[in-house]
Amino acid sequence: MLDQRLVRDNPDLIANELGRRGMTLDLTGLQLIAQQQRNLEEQRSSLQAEGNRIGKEVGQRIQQGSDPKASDVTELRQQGNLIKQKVAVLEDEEKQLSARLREQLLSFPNLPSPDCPEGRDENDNQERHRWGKPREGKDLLEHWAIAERLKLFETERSVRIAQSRFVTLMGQGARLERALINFMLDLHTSKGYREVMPPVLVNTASLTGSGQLPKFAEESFRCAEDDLWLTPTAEVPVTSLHRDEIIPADQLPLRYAAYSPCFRREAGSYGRDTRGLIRLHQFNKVELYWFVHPDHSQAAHAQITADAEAVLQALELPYRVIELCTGDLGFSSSRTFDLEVWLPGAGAFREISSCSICGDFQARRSAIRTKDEKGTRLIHTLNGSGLAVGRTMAALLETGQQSDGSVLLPKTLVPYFGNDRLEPE
RNA sequence: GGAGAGGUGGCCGAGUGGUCGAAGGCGCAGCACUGGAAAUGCUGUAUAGGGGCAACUCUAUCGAGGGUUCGAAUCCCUCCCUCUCCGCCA
Repeated sequence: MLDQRLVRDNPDLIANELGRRGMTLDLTGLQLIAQQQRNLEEQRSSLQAEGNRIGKEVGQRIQQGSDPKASDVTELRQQGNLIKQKVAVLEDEEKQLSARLREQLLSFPNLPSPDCPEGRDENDNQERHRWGKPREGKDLLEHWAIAERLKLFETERSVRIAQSRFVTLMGQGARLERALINFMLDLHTSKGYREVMPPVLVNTASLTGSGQLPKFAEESFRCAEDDLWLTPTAEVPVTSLHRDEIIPADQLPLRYAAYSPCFRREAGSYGRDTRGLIRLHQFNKVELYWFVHPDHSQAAHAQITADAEAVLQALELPYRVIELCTGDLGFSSSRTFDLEVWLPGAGAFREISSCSICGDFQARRSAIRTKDEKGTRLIHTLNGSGLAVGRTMAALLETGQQSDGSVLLPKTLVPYFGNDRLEPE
């Protein structure tokens, strides 16, 4: 959420910055609302001050022995009553304005960082660097074909169990998924990340706090009876881990590595990535998340990205780093690096991690602050996938595929998987 | 799911209509004392939003929302949550 003072005092800045994201908006109406709201607040609070004075006066007189029914006391009470009525009217109006203001503010995405490159859409994203040598070849299979041979998961039967876009991992497939989750968590915790396994049903406040609501309700699965939603990413529960908290500055940064299944409707992606592990309603992900002092978030962004890259490097998976342009930025992010892994079978790079700095955007929505000698300030949050597990498996299958039908695994994974390769059963 | 108890500041805990943002204690910070420390003493120590260069000041907040009243942490209503016992259960 953006600072409402910004709406009041500098709406042009918001319009300009959101314009970089490709939005056109006129904030004069909202600015008026914000100013009216403050106006009413001033009137209301000075009336309340008057009312408080009268209340005290009445109390004092009665305690000093005045007859509660004496005319001077009755007079004061009437004044008090009058003020109460006026306050009620103002308060009502003020609440309405505040609600409208907040509603609007919640629907605005974050302002892009000055460092974020200008652009309309994904075509304007900028490649930053590459790592590893992509495997290329004519007869390389896509991961779903490899998986089919090795019987790693059930697709058709999963429709019976749930729906399309669900997968049931089986045998070596299930084992590899488990190995990957363990490997990723071990790698991150060895660098000081605290491991988290959060609830995957989250309430509306949590989803609002990290920015998924109110705008993207149609992207999440919902348990309507309970005001609970299936979390689309561990970013949501982890943000709310510290919602409404003030974290002492000397405890920052807090760095978490959270494993969770993630649930997304993938609305509007009909026909895309229909086979395999790339786009599912349910997938596993290890998420890195930082709560950081506002002065240190820039460096943290580089670090969290490097920590995500370290997973790909350890798994010997070639990738490239793409910086998203302003037009392709996610809702809560002010600057994002995507990691795209090379899929030899598909012959393409595919997003496998997204490392974002959200500044105080989520912290303001979630009321997460820090305190030091200088006062209380909103903290900054960062998140990055480390990594999406299903897509990692896809990359491993395509990268390690052998002509004999087996799949060679990187050596770091051997102790976790218990074998150096996947073999036909 | 049934029965009961309860939700107050970082924590414990007092407060059942009047000057209460809230006693007391713990914790924390500063100062004093000390060679240094402990102990002790003094002072300070919530959040949000207004106004002010600032000192400071106003308003709101005692689970949430409504109500009664000149005045509510305290009384009334609704909701939420927590705990204990029983039931159920991995």
